[in-house]
Amino acid sequence: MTQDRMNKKQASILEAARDLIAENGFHASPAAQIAEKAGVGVGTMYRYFENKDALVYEVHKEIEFRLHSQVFQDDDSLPVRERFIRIYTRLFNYLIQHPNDYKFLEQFYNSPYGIKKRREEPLGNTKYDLLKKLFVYAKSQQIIKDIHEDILFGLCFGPISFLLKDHLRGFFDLNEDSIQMIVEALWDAIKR
Amino acid sequence: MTQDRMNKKQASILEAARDLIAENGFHASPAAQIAEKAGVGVGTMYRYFENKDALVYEVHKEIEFRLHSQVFQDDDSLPVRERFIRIYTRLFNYLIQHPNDYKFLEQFYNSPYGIKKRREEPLGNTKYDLLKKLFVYAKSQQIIKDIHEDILFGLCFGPISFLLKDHLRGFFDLNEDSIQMIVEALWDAIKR
DNA sequence: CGGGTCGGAATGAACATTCATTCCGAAAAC
DNA sequence: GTTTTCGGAATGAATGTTCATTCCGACCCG
Repeated sequence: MTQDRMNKKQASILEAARDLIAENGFHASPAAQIAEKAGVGVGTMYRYFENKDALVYEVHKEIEFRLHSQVFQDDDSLPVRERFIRIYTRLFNYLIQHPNDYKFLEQFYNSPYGIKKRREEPLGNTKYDLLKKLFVYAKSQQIIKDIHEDILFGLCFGPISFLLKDHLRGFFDLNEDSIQMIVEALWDAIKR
Repeated sequence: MTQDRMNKKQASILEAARDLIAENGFHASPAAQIAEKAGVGVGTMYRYFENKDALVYEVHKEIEFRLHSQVFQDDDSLPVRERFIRIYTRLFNYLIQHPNDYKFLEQFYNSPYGIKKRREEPLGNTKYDLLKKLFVYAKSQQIIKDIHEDILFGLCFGPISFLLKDHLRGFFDLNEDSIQMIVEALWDAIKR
């Protein structure tokens, strides 16, 4: 699944698709343009991916894989607040440093693609399991507010998503200090 | 600008466009379908709106007008916390009760339409002026954290936007109690 | 050579937009 | 009061464009 195991061509198609879709959205990313950017013929693209949908889902899978391996780690010997701050800071930084991964995901989850995906995947969404478990634990210890985990997640991820968008559009700039202040504010929102 | 001043036909086109775009997105809302839903001929639509873009901008203007008149009011004799909670609760409730307005706005601001719009409109975006001013005042009084207003806004509106999406997709349910808890958590995030 | 891989022209479906025509109500003519 | 005329409003079939997908000849490696 990772690029190591993949054909060069396949990888470059995935990358081109991600970048084009991140910048222009699904509608403004014609197959011909993706192929061109990837440096392959249109027909070739269809040798590697059954159709455009399959390609889109594959891009998504790749990004989730990277997120999972680079962001979602936890060390449960630390205090909860510390664990929270580390994970969210890492997530925030990853997305800032990989804007096209973020932009793609944003498009994906706000399109029929992502909605379908989320409906199919049972609640125990592996990727967010870690975050959910941390919330459940912290609630049981009375460290954070007694609110449904999904809502807690929204309280924390909502601002990240929103602010990232404006940052990437150049409406303002997120530096290291702002990131720390923001993540701490997120903690203040959920802590008891 | 309000529907009173408008032609019945124009209003029904705007409404049809909003609903279709809210549900299916811009790309999956062909002119023919909008016209059909509005109960007019396609050609008629083009009598009222120069092209699809103009129609989209007009829908946006209508929604902003409603938001402005029904949500963005303030009473500066109240304590800041109260003012904050009231405005955000009203905003949250309005969007829950007018899901298609919300869904349209979401699509709009995450598309080239909205990005263009925001770039053109100078910072003093009239609609959010009220919120921005409240933040500036509260900061000057040391009531809330000393963070740039745009970031404060993201901290507060991010969760609303995120949670609303999941609520409307039926992933969970936002009742009056959750709304109150959420808005209070938003306050905790920004208060000193 | 022959099996597999490429590329990009060709195809057909879906779409936004246009425009020649129809429709309708109100005014003019009688 | 009735018929005729008229002009703007409404219509949807026709047009041109853009796309996803297919197809087939060329190419490469064994």
